[in-house]
Amino acid sequence: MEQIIKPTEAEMEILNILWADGPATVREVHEKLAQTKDAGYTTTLKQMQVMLEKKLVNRDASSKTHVYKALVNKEQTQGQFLQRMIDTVFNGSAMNMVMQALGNKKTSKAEVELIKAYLKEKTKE
Amino acid sequence: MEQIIKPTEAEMEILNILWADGPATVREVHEKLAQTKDAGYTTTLKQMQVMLEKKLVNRDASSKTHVYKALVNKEQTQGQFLQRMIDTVFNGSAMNMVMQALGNKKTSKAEVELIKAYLKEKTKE
DNA sequence: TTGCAATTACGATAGTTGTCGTACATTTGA
DNA sequence: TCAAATGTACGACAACTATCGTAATTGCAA
Repeated sequence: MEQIIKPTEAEMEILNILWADGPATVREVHEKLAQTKDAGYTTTLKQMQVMLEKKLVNRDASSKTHVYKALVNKEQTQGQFLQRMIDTVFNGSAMNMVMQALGNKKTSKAEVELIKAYLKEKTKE
Repeated sequence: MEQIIKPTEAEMEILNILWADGPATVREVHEKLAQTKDAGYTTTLKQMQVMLEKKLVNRDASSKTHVYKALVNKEQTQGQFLQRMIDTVFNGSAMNMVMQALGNKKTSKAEVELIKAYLKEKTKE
């Protein structure tokens, strides 16, 4: 059976770091997080321990400093998150969502161009 | 100051109904919700009461059966929700998100075509 | 070797969410 | 008119989240 993964937003941030950088210690993850938000070290530690329980990550505890590693697949996890969002927030229409995203000021012209190029490629097949 | 609206997913579902149908009673909202999920009537009622406290909706209580109305703007609310998602789940890149959405099997070819058309229009200006 | 600094473990807490039972209020139709 | 039906109010609950303080552990450096 296809397991449903439902990380919180905070967990997503941590997963993103692990996906980008590969296995990392709590300290490393915490430093990265601290660049954009502030919370104590033990908060990050605890979150990662909870994620371990949920089997979102595993860890190598062979040395004093444990090394954590993402256990869930990036594409699948992001995809599930997004699909839930499309269903509940955008009435099941990816179109609605994309239009919102692209109408958003924070999305740069350059990104819109990238997306156009991507679509062109994609529909070529 | 620009207020931050942060409805939960369940609240988003209710807002979507109010946005689509205009002002509605708890019963009306509940019936719609019941089509896709099941929860008791009082659950929906309570949720809408909480939304009232949060000022996501207001209501006309002049008759026995209160009529609720969305107080928050659809585009703004969806946009904020999406932006938060892009930031935390997709590392701040709308491109990443769109690619995920469009790579998803659930998004039909027809929708992809619509999006292309939309982009074409949009970048014409 | 041993003590200090870094790390992990272990609660505890306050807030939120989704859920519902039950009590109270109000219409209304027989 | 008055009882059933329909609504609302209220509060309780368990689960979960984010947060952190403090205790226990561990490994290296002097």
